[in-house]
Amino acid sequence: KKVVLKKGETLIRPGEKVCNFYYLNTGCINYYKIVEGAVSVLEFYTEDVFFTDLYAYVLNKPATSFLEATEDTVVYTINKTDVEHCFRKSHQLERFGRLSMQDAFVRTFTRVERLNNKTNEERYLRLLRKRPGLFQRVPQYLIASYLGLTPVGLSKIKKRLVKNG
Amino acid sequence: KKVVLKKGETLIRPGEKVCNFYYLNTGCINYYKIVEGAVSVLEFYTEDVFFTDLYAYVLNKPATSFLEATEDTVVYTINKTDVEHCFRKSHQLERFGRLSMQDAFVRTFTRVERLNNKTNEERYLRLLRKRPGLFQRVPQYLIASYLGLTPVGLSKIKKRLVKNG
DNA sequence: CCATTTTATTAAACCTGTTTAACGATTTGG
DNA sequence: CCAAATCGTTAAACAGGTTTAATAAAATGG
Repeated sequence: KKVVLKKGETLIRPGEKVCNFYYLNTGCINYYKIVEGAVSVLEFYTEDVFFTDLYAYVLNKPATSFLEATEDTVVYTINKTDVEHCFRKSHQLERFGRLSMQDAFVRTFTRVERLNNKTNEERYLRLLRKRPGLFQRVPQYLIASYLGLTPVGLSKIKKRLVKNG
Repeated sequence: KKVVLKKGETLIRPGEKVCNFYYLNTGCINYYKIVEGAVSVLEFYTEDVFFTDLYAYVLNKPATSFLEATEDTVVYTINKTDVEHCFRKSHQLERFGRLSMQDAFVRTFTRVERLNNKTNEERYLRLLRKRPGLFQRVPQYLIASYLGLTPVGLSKIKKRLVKNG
């Protein structure tokens, strides 16, 4: 089922039930939460990825996060009860679900490792390398938040990099 | 299959194939890697948990980490090919595997959130609260590493907390 | 097209943790 | 039981962030 979002509109807000998986066709979704009054970005979803508030989704808890379009965005939704039904019915799909969850785990695990072992500067350069397009479509203060920095901090890192080559 | 480890012995070392899951009966296992010459602790496993180098295990890659006993430890091993065989044979077990992987994902995800939103001091206090026993059995420099700190840094945090109540 | 809002940068003061080194205290093994 | 190694704390100099505030630049919308 197709859903079209204008910039600033949300798929999920804190407190809501998370009963869908999504596939992002075009646009960009900011997965973030409000922590002590400030935005804290968890992830940016762009073209051709599956996503949802996976934490709330798997735990069957109300969302604590936002899924918000940072630009006009088109997603397709997949109902959770349908997914669950398929898993029950088919061993193959259950297996696919397990392997997908493995992927999610591995991605999150490597992120923990980066947070523990890499500097902010290294993480910034990595993001620049891995997702250069992001910097053209998402404001820098959100990218700063994603990197666990303030806008001022990210500005300083950029300045330092220019200075030192 | 029961395996007894003396303090300092390892279940897994970098480069080795990870072909087992483990259940920790008694003792403590330090899951760590060497990053730029220094120990970087990922997790401590203690009584009654399942564990392995899950990253290498699921990706079928050689280990990059150590699983090392920080004290005399007893674990039971479960062979990976047996596990895989069970998953193929039983939809129920496949499902259990998926849900277990969900758990692993959720734990890792909440850790990313803590790394992004909590201070070192808050993470230290949380560890003290959640796993007080750990501080009696693991040297402080390993706990510092687990928290992403140097031993000196952790010492300072403790000092500050004593001072300010 | 202008006024307003949003975003990025800079500076200054500050805070927290690092690095290096020294010093005790404790543990360990021969 | 002693010698050696390990471990925790401290100090001093430093590095890399934050906070606050001011300013400049760019985007937005009426």
